[in-house]
Amino acid sequence: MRDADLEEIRALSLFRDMDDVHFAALMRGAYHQSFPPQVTLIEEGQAADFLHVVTEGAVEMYAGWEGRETTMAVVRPVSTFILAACINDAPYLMSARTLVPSRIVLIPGSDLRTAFAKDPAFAKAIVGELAGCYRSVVRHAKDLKLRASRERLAAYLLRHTPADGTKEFDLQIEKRLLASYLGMTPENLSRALRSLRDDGVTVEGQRVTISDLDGLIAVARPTALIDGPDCCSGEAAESPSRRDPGGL
Amino acid sequence: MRDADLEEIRALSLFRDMDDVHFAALMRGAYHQSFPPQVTLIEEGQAADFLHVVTEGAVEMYAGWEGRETTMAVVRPVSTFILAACINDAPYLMSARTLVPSRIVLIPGSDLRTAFAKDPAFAKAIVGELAGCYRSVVRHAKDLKLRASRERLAAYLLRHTPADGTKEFDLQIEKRLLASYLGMTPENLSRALRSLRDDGVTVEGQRVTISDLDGLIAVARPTALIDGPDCCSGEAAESPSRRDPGGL
DNA sequence: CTCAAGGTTTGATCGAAGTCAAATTTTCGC
DNA sequence: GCGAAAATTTGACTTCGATCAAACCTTGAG
Repeated sequence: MRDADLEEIRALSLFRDMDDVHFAALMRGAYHQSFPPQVTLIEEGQAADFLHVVTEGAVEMYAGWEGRETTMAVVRPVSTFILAACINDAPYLMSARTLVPSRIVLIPGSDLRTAFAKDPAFAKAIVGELAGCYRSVVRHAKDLKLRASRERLAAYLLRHTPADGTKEFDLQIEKRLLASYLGMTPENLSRALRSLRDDGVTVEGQRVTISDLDGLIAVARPTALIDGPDCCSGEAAESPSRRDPGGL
Repeated sequence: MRDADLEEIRALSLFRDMDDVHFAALMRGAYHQSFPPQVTLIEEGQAADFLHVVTEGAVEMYAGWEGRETTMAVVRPVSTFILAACINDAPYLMSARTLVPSRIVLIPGSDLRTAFAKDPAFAKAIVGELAGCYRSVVRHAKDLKLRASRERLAAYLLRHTPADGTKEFDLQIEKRLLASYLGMTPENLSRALRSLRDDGVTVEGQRVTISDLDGLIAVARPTALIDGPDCCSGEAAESPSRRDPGGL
């Protein structure tokens, strides 16, 4: 691995507090690879050989069953995925594919477990990351079970609205994927987007324009206990900016 | 805390490999309490002061939003809950209430974090538990997004069918709760149960009788990547027995 | 630039599941 | 046991969201 890569990785919160020796040992067996779009990185059911860290690009986590398929999350830099499977040395529960050209650090699971045992600071970082992932999936499940699809869409748009007052932004993922993530069909997403025009948001192509923030809020009724803050790798297209509706 | 309690807790996989000194320190600030049924132990949005360990009884994890409420899991002995919130020192994302008379160990979050930092064996156990919880919620989300309600119900019944060939067992939770856990209304659950008679399962009161296992399997089409094995605290009424349909 | 492939939108229709209401059974305190 | 409260079931009806089909737009390879 190149020195520049090592420095970049070293700076990640997951590795920042590690002992030099342990970090070096961990990186000895690691790769930093570039992938083109639409490459399947891992397939559900496989053994968990490598922890993956996205440093550039975007990766879709998805799952299938009996011919159906659903997007579980979109992982963006800098986050890990399939950490839980590596820790437990268990089969992956989700597949992963690149959405755009991406760079991924691959760390052998055995090295990961060794470093975890030897380095308390690393152990702390790992468990923090894992807890964040867990909380993210819990939010996703709550979103699915408690909100109707229109409400989920409105909440999603709200989460991705810049906090600085900007009224426009781009959807960072295809509508097809967004529909799958939100648990609805592309057709239904299209109709739902249309219907939200009455509530203060218009979408043209990838461009989202919020004309009536309060209207959108009235539909989504966002709450910190579903919509964050406290994001992590597991949340789709989560950016560091979000609106905190202020507790429960 | 009584010595008998201490021994019992010490035997749990979460604490088994801990150093004696650390275990003693952890238990110094801990309580072991008995609760009657229907007691709210924690409410979502609160600060995470205590890790909870269920030693007897059953605890419902649930979440609410805008007057709606959904059951996220039923935690049975011996499992922890709200571990992720304690580790991150973040607000709970779910509420918890006892379903039946229960005994719970309460461990202060600060002590937990201290023990985690000092004791590598404990750290390993914590991260294993957390990874298990994460995987459990991922399974729940996959179940919700990939299967129709009838299929979810069939899969649930299959997961709870004894592996030893027994054709009868009791539902361990109220149908109202089961419906909520499966993401459907009680009315719809009732109808779905009725309709599954044609597929080889009859339910009278709490009693479930499997008359045609293959028929039920044909509806549920179980897979290890949704239905386990590899259970944990987070899964509703998960028992150590389950049918492994044999990977993907 | 052109065309093909795939993504998106729209419309019509269908079906699964929710809602409302009421009957029935079960549970539980007294 | 009795009776009230709660859970479950059943039926009628509604609605949300899926499916099917076709048109339209975007994108990218050649």
